[in-house]
Amino acid sequence: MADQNAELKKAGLKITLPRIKILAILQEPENEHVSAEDVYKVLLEQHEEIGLATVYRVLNQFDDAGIVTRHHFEGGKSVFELAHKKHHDHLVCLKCGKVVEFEDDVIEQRQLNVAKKHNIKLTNHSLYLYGECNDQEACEKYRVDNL
Amino acid sequence: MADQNAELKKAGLKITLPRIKILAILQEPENEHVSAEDVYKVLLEQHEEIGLATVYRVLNQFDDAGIVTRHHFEGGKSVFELAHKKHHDHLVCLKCGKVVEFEDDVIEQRQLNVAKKHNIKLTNHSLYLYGECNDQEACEKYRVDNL
DNA sequence: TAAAAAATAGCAATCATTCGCAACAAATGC
DNA sequence: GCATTTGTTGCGAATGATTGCTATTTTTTA
Repeated sequence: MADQNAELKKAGLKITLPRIKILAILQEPENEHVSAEDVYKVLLEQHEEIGLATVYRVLNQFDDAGIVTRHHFEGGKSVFELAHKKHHDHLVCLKCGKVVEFEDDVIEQRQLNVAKKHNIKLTNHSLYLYGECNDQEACEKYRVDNL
Repeated sequence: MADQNAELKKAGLKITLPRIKILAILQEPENEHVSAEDVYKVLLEQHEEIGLATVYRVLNQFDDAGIVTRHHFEGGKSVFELAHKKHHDHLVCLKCGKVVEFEDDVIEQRQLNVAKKHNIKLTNHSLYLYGECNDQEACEKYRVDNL
């Protein structure tokens, strides 16, 4: 339950209420891929006294510490996700906002080849596939669940 | 030289000074991958009377019309590029900002497979590889040329 | 060429995000 | 365990990118 503390300590961050709370939120399965604003809303629903600026600050610290990964999906705002998982890329449904994770070793390998060919040391990459669920119902359902 | 007019007409856009000027700028080889602000700066250098809001509006119209493609590289601002070329992805040097285009049919194909597997109709995608030029000199030179 | 329709300039407004600083809380020394 | 030092938070102002509003100017149409 409170494995947040260990996680924070390992990252060299002080154990503070806001950080524990935010980390706990990110660890909820329904909160993969959330924006700073999303996190803030959840905190408000939990009647936490916290400033939006703090949410941004903490998310940035988590990003620096490698606890979260920051994504730039279409739409302008940053989206964060816990980083402890295996590397993966994302499929985003433009109709309902659903995010599906996937891995493809062949793509990963080809990326390395491309970088090598151009004599560039790859530090990171982002691959986002945008589309529309063919499964109307699932898409609708998901949208409703996420408003 | 003034093939801008034909291009605009084909896109169903009225022929206006700002649109012609902006399209011409985008067609300059040194202006692949420019932000709205970049375009605005070039216009100012050419002593054009134009508002920044107009640049944004025109670039959005171009995007809607399919004349340009909008990219979201790391850094927060949108970057535009003429869309008449073959599809390609991008390598970005984080040290000097150099952008290299590449194509990889295998990656493209795998993406289609992933989308199909998840029953999603792919509308578009973005793949950005970020890294550092190993070629120090080239990197430095590029940086200087682009400040 | 005049009237009608569309586009632009300039500036206010918005959105996401960050800064500055006073008030506070966490780790440290006693 | 309590005071101190140092890092953190809250809140509002500031910023940077982008968009909205509207009077004015261009384009197009008749």
